[in-house]
Amino acid sequence: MAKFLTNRDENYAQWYNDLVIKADLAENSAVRGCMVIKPYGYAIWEKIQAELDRMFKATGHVNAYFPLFIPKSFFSREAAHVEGFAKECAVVTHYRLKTDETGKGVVVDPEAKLEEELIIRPTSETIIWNSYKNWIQSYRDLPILINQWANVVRWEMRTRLFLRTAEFLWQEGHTAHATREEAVEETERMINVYSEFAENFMALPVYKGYKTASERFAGALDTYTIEALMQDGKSLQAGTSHFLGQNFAKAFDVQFTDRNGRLEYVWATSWGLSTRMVGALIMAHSDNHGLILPPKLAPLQVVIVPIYKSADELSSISEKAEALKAELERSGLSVKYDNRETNKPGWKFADYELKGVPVRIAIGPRDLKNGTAEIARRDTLAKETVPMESIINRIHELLNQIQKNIFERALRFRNDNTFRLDKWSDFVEVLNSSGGFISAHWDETAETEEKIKEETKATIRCIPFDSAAEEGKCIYSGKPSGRRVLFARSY
RNA sequence: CGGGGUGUAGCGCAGCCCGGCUAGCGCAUCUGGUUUGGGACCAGAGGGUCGCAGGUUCGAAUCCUGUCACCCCGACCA
Repeated sequence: MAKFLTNRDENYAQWYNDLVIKADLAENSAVRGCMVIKPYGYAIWEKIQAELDRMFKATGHVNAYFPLFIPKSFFSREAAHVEGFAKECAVVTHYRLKTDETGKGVVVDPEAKLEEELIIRPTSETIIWNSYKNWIQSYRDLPILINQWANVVRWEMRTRLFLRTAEFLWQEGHTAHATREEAVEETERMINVYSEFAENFMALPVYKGYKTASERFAGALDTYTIEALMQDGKSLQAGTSHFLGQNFAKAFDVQFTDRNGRLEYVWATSWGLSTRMVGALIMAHSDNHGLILPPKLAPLQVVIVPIYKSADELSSISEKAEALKAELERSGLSVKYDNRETNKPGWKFADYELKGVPVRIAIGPRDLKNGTAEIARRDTLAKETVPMESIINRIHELLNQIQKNIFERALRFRNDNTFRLDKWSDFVEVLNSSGGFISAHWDETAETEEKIKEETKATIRCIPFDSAAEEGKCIYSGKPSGRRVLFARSY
């Protein structure tokens, strides 16, 4: 066990890297900072996509697609936006190659320089609002509720598979509204969609709240976030929803005539969630045996492994197994019968544990004789022998239990590692030992926030929506504070 | 861009200091056989521009110069 994995408790970062590679989720590519998402990793992303897409459509959104390239001039329209993204943009300057003097290599053709450079989108607000300008004249054209599934590029200094790569996949919603209230409502609606998705599907408990000014999206008036705790005590921003005010409407001159015939700027939101969620899934639940996937997002929910000595035995086991597989599939589950003769059962057990398949069924001669099967659940590794007659129900019951159990386990861990602190020495001590979230008072100045970050590497992850008014003193400066905020070191 | 490290078989590494004859080990692969209720065993086989380019030398994986790539730590971030 864990024969191929670095021990999680000894080196968490290495354990994560090993797991991504060994579970065949992704690998590094020939391009610095860019990953190859392998079929099993992509299958998890597809499950995430499918559910989110359903949720977006259920809340009135439609999908569309905007270009990968953005004219450089678009970026400078919104001051804060440019400043936020300028340092990490990939730029296209030419549109043609030619063979070099040796005739063997290729070089960029200097003749083919673009008049205006193109930026590879780090996010699409600008290209989308440039289009919205043409789509919106009247209040009758509003709201526009569009989502796009896309890749974006942010030229990161240091990258890690799924958590931070130069190119990543995500969805970005971009909505346009007639009123401020409606846009704020949309921003809230979508952070709620994200938190419901995280908790119900990813089995990932999250804190919901506002970002501070310094952590806000470049160009937003307000950013809402969901923050999740990883097993090493670090927080991970799992999804964000932005209230953009009229900033982009003003930058791209998008006005509409309201019911009273007055010309007004359009109100905007944007919201995004990325393949980083696959990283969150791994880091929140998995153990030294490998992945633990929530049944609702596992590409493969049940695997059946035959145990046999002779070809005869295999064929009678296969008969039972195939019938069981068909029945499980009819009941809505994704099932694999692994009858490969090239690997031994023990090898298969270990491999499916590494891959995080929630439930494993083993059928051997003993079961054939007794009319039973052995079921093992991935989250607890517990095994039980059940009669064939009741197996379908039992599997469904078990999958529900696993989904619930890993959520509750993560919730317990999160709660046990959220500390309400009032002393600076405790603050430092907690960060250096267990990590986790720290609920503490803050004087609401950017200076204090920055000082805390410099000294401890912890940042304000969010000001929770449900943070109650409470008189207190800033944990760092001692100045008066009206509420607690959540600090943590983060990914 | 700073500081550290590594490039040798598909993967993980040894050899390098102190140059030497056929470049080695583990895993994986292939063949044959025995196995199969928790990552099997035995026997055999295949697989290498030693990152790249120069140089020193009778001789370079090993020494020198240059260069490229990747990893880790920092500044930046979904």
